[in-house]
Amino acid sequence: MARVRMADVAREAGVSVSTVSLALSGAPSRIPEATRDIVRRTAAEIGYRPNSLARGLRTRRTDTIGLVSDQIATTPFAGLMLRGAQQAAREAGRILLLVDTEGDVEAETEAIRALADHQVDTMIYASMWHREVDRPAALPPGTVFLDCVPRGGGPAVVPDETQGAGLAMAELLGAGHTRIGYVGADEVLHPEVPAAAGLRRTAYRSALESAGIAPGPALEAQGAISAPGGRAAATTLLDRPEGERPTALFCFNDRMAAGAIAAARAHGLEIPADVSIVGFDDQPSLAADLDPPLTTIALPHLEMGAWAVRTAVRLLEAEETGAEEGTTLIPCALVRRGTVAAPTAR
Amino acid sequence: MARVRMADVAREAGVSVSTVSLALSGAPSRIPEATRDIVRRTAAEIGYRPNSLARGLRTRRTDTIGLVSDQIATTPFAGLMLRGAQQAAREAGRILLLVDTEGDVEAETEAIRALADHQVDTMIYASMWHREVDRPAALPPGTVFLDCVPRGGGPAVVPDETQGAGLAMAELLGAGHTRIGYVGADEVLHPEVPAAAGLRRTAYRSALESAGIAPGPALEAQGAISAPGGRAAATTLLDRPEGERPTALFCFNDRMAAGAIAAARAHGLEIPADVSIVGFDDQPSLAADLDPPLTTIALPHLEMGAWAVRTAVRLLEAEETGAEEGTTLIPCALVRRGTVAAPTAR
DNA sequence: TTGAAAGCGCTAACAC
DNA sequence: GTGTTAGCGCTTTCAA
Repeated sequence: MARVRMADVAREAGVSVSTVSLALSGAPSRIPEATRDIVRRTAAEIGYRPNSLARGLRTRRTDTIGLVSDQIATTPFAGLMLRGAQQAAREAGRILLLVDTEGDVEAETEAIRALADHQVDTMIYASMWHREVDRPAALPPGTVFLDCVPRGGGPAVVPDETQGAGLAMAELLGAGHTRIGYVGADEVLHPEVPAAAGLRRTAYRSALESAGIAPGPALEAQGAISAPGGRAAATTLLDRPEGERPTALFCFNDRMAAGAIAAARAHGLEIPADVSIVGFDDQPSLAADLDPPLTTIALPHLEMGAWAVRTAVRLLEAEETGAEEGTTLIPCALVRRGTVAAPTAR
Repeated sequence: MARVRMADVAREAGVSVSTVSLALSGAPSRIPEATRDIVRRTAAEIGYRPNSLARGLRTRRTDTIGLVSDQIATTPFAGLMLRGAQQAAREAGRILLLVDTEGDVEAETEAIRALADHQVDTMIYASMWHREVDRPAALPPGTVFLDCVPRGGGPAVVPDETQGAGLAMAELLGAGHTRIGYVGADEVLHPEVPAAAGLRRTAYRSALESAGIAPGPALEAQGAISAPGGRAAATTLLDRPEGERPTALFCFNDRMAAGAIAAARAHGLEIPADVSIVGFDDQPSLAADLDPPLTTIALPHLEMGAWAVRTAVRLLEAEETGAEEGTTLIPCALVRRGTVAAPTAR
């Protein structure tokens, strides 16, 4: 592809390749501005572009970052993480090498090796949902974990679930609700989501306590992480007699919230007049499209993706492995839409 | 990263580097199986991994594919295309270099250049929705277009919208419907989706004609490509008096179908008992989560992604530029869920 | 202030 | 059958 070489620039400019190299590298050096300028000009003229391979072979730096993920397409959030990572990579003048293991451990090792073979400067290991992972042995030191935290420590970034859930509860509490139910993820059905599930539920309970309200099983229901699961769980909560029925529901995620909305409707309840609902995730093309549009907590996928590559680059440039680094929590944001109102005395 | 070099293997195995090179390259050559075996064994033993950069510098082949896309995260389908591409790349022993231009033309040129600098063997230009594009000048010959077709020709792959719409109509017609409305995309509001919008509407009309039913404006409505847009458009169709009201609605896409479902509900109509609805796209985490789950036409994003890299690789290996190649249509599939039934005499 | 030359790790002629 | 060697295009030391 790149036809014209540095030697061509040198010949054309009437200097040697070393002069071209030095002149073109931004580094302050011996080359006087005049020569520099000539070189730059002729390089541009004949369309010279450095061959990254050759440079990389020599400098052992390729300006690339390997991104290995378990399931690129499985969640609607993957795109946002990728986008954040990609943006940050571009800002750092780097390119992302992408590899998807489809969740296959053997493929994962091979994928990581392949990235290493291509001499990526550093790697990012991304999970498509917040969880704890075992650090794949093939991963080089300095690898940053994205939306997952490695057992054993290391630089990682995940959403601040606790803060996010706090935001949701503050919104509901602030609107005047006192009987706030929790539509949770069934942890028996979903042993694989402990991070988010545990954190959000705990934050729900402590928000209640901080407000002087006693949490209790009567206010909590669990279901599969899906609209039907949310509907079923919300139904058990909404089935209670009027005076005991929650006036607001905080849901584990948007999909369950969608089910909760359906459950409320089936009970003849208006949203948000009779029941307020808050979701979690701000799932693209779901939360905003619900009827009414769902008030929810946005997961900071874009920011997390960007943070991961920035950190990887920082570690790289500082020549650190990041072994000492811990997990960074990125705050979630409340997205106010149409499902929260003050409770009404019906 | 890769610490051990070919020279180490050579020394360890007591042969020369050329022997190692030849032995390790699968190519049938002079090296006898016995020597080959020794070399392979020692290579594995000391954990030798070839340096792709060095190989690439020498062979001018890097086993990489550059993927430039306009908006990675904008559509929920991006993940599927990426996944298909990634799978096919892995099968071909290649790695994807990913670059997102965020729709910025200047950034696009720079991104393409950056990929070229990294000596990718070939490129794929992906759009996040089916449309016609101007071929960016910086793109090398042999570039394959994914979910878009370049004005001027070249290898491209897009969904077979016509066949997909035909499938939808066949399903509705087959169920016995004769008054089938079309909830379309407003082409004035959305000048940027001509490909899909025109194709689907035309296919709708000709399916009607083939069935001996006259299409007409009374059966068609347009709206913004969104749930509210679909709801509004569907409402105008459903407002007609009972005997003239469509008994089925074919919607431009799933989001509009979601709105159509809401509109039907608002009219006190049961789905699918009173109105059947078919969407288009099979949008992840939308179509299947609707209530009832939406019968729709699945866009072949995964297959398209895979096709694109396979084609790029084929062209590469055949040393063709693909200039003669045209657009390949990948068939869509009908996904039967819960929104189609036979019309009932109410 | 500039140029020559030695590699980075590999492949592929070309000897032997 | 196997080894020697000349690069691929670049950076960087060293000498001038």
